[in-house]
Amino acid sequence: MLRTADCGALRVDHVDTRCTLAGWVSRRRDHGGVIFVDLRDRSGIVQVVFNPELSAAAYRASEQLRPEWVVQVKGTVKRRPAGSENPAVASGDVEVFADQVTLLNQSHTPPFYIAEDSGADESLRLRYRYLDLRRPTMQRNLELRHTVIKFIRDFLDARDFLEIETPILIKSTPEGARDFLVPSRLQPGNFYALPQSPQQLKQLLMVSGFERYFQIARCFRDEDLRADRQPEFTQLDLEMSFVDEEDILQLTEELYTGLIEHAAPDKKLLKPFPRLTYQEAMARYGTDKPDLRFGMEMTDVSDLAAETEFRVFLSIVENGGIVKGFVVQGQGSMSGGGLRELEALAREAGAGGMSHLRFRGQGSLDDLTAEDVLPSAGLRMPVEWSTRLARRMGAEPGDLVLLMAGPEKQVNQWLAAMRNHLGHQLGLADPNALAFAFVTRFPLFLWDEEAKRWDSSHHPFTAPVDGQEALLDGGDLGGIESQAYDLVCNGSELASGSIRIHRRDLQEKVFSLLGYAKEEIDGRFSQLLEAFEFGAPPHGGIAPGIDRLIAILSGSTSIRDVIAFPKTQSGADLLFDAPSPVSPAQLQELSLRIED
RNA sequence: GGCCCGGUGGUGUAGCGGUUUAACAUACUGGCCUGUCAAGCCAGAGAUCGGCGGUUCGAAUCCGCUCCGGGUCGCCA
Repeated sequence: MLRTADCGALRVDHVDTRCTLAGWVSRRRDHGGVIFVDLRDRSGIVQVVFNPELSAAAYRASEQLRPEWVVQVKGTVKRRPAGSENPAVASGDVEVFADQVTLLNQSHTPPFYIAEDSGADESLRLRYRYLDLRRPTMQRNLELRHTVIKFIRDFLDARDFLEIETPILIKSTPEGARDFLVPSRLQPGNFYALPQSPQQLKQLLMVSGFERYFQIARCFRDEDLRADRQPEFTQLDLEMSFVDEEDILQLTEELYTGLIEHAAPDKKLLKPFPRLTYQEAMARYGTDKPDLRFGMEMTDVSDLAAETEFRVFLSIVENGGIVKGFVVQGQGSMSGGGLRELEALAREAGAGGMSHLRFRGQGSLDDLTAEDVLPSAGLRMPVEWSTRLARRMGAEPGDLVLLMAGPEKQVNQWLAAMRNHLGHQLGLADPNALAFAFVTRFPLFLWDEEAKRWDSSHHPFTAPVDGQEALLDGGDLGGIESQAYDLVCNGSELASGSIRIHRRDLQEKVFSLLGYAKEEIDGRFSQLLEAFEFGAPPHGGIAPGIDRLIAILSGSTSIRDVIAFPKTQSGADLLFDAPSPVSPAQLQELSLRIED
């Protein structure tokens, strides 16, 4: 071994022992007569002291050292002189008196600091990712990622799950996300696709009788990138046989609770996880992934709005739209400027505008007078109306009421954006809290207005709620609930799953309601349908996203900070410069031609 | 594909028509210094302002196009 001790692990216990260290020069402080070098390895940093009185040779060698040079140091651990301890460093009570130093490698001056907050541009960080990953933050993030994945494996192993790998080269089934395609050399003109998820494969494993399967699965989707979306990402894919929704939700809650208490014990974990149906979530928060760290629940007040003489409200309600809003506690004295800012935000989100009522004063609603209510244009109504509105929405004197009007879907979207904005702006979203919730009973189908057809809200393998299968035969398709569920946390979707269909006839019926042609069904799903005819057990599962989870646990604003080698928004790998052209010979082998 | 933000020495920023020979911090190089820890002090070197084109007597600065990075909407069964 090139070393006998880890830099960051040295403590007072080690005083007067000999040690050999190896690592990177983090900083060098040359005082003329004595030189300090902060030596860094994965474990952390320790201060190495070079003194000519101890070793003239080592001292002279240390004069040449530069940041990020790799050295081996031999010396003795000493307690630091009283008063010179550094509490900011774990090893700060000790230092190593070096009597020998060996240069293992040199380094160019790095393009940015290898420090906690380099502040470097992200594209530069990605171009030199191997250096960026030396930064303590990135080391911590990837360590956390390891810890979480290890916990998941142990947790599921202890519960009798088998980890089974499924192919990365599989078949294109182009509904949902765009597939990444891989041309076949052996079969010119044919293509593999990279899996968007191992969905059908894990269902087939259930038919095979494995009963409990999981995989830390890489998934690929050729769609536009975001802070929380990469073209390849990692899911914990898991599936179980002979279970109902309740079993999966309980297992999921146990898993998340356990792993957060293990891997991120400082987080404020709210448990048990509340459960909301999709309908409740939409009604109360305007979204199926509400941030439950704060309140501001919404109320539909279309009927009260219809009593006003505000033409915007009247015409919208008349045309089947809704008027809905929420209460912002204690903001009844918000300035006109503040309100205009919110209105601007609403317009940015696509809303025509936003109405509001400011309730002044304190005390109870019973004492409310006309002077206490400051409405926006069009809402000058008798105080009796304002009081009723306040009661309905749960507003008190001193509160602000925000109202938006339009088609239900849009109103929900606008209000949800507004609620999230205010939650953060008013500091209600505790960054240290984890507010999980299950959202259940998603609709089986959603109407796609653009394509004029029904679409799966989860995916086409999702089972309807027991007893609602009959509705598939000519009932109200939009009203069918499914056994699909999401796990949301702090306003983002962390996991998604469902109880699956396991009967051929039901699965075929769903396919046909989704408008799939027979050839299409045969082409994409025949293997699954056929398998269902050989004793497919009832089964279901869930797929938690690993990247987003680690991002939330580590406080990262982008999943790029928890992925070792991520891609930019244009899908580029700046380190390898991928994607890149390939040689004509490679193309020819694949029978491909690039058209200009 | 739409909208928004950004690109200036190695790095992070300022400058936003002419007192700019492009400023500041930091890193870098050299010198001084035996207790610092973002060490300090002194000196030095380092950028034709993402690219192309245009407006102008004059462009880092204004305009157009384009490339790159980021956020977001669409998209993501």
